[in-house]
Amino acid sequence: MLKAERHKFIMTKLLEEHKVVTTDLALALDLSEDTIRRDLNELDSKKLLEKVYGGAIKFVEKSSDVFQIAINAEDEKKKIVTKALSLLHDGQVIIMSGGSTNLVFAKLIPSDLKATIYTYSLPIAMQLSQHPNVDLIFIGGKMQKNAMVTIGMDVIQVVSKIKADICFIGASSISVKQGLTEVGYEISIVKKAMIEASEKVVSMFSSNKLNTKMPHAVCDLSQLDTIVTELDPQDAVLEEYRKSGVFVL
Amino acid sequence: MLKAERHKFIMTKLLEEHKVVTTDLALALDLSEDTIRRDLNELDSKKLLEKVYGGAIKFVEKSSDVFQIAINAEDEKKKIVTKALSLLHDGQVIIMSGGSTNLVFAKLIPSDLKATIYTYSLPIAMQLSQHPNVDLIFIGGKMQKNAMVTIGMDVIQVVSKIKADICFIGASSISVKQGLTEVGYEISIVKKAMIEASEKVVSMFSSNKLNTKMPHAVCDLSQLDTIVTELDPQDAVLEEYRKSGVFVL
DNA sequence: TTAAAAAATGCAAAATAATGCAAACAATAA
DNA sequence: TTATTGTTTGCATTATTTTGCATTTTTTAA
Repeated sequence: MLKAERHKFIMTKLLEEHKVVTTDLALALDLSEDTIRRDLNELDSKKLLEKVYGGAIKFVEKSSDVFQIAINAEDEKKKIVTKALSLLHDGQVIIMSGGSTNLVFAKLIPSDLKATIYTYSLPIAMQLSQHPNVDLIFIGGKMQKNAMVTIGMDVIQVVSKIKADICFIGASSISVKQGLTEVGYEISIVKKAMIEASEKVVSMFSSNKLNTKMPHAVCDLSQLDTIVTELDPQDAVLEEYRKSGVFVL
Repeated sequence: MLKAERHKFIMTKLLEEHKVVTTDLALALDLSEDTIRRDLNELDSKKLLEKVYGGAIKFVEKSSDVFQIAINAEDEKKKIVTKALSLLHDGQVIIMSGGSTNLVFAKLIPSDLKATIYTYSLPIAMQLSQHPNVDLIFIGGKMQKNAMVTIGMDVIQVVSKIKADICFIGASSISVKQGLTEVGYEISIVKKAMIEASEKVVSMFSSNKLNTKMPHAVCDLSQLDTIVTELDPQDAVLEEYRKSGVFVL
């Protein structure tokens, strides 16, 4: 067995069981504990895991780097956005709002997609700057620090001049009666402008956003074309939404 | 058996078994291990596989995180930008260009600085979004992917309307005769606009940029107020620059 | 504090790799 | 044809890497 294989084995086991024990690995791989320890030290120095007394645990980034954006429930979000990939086509003009769900979406956009994408979210722009085939346009303005998006009149002005085929809009809250609602006023008006500017409006969010509301209205449910959650479209929770005419993906 | 055939054989086996072992291949193909090693080295340099001690494993391109920006010679750059911190004052309106030196600068800006900062660089904006006391304005436009900055007429238009106290401008190249010069045309005109918009112009760069030139002119040396390098201001290399009236920090 | 477990260190044997070199072979031009 | 040139291959030598063992040091838990 090659060393590289062993390292893979260790990393896989670590991922599955959240920890590895030196003695167990030595037994499982029929090698001396010294060798295992050396492996763990190597992987540790590569920051692929964290060596501890007796074995190793998963590596957790602690330096709160600005560039290290924490996405919680990333797997759930991947599930959501993967469904939405089918809505993408070459030649589209796309507007994307901010939010971690949209960031995950940006990560998964296939690299051969030829499209024009407008966004006002720094992390999403960083991510999309990796895509050789998308024309990326950043909508400038005053930065809202915590959300890492631009806001204000500058943004509205630019957005209102775009003629987009589709927009992907994050959601703070959604309910059948209130429609899309937002925590912040400024974000809510930017999203209104996005919806105005787009042929088709898609909103992606986790099911825990369903049937909640926030102070600032964005739009009625009827103005949304498609909503995407991690649930099965036929799920009972979504029935009311389906009835009101939104396409549930 | 031709070498090309052998390579195909190796790649097929690798695909099937996820790894290949040098000694096994030598036996199977009835060749010396040396030849197999040479084959593996070739395939490795073509990035078709990854050679490891004892054989080879499948090539996996390490998904270089977009958000992980590599800064080379960071210590040197820290030295440079630390000197420039003395140029910052509360209440200033500042424009910052892109570049890794400016990124390091952004990291070291004291968190109590109350200023308005304009930038058109994604990483710098990400970094500055950590500063609670700076008003941050991102200048939007079409993204230039590799440099992670916006370029084009949109940028020029916004920049030309700013009245800034000071601008910090990265440099591809600088020489006494040619002044500041840039690799890219688009970046050069944005920088021209920055200089026009600012009372004071500061350029920070490593000394290896001194006495080099690039195709696109940005400005004469006389248009710069201050230059900052890692060298001692009295260093002989900088004498010509001092003589021409630029303040060397 | 102490005893046991685990880890680090130095060392040597074995395996693997790199390097220089020469023979074998093919392709090409005189 | 012959000479020349370049590539490929195997061998000998040297260098590097890996691994296990003995020993010492550190850590853990009672």
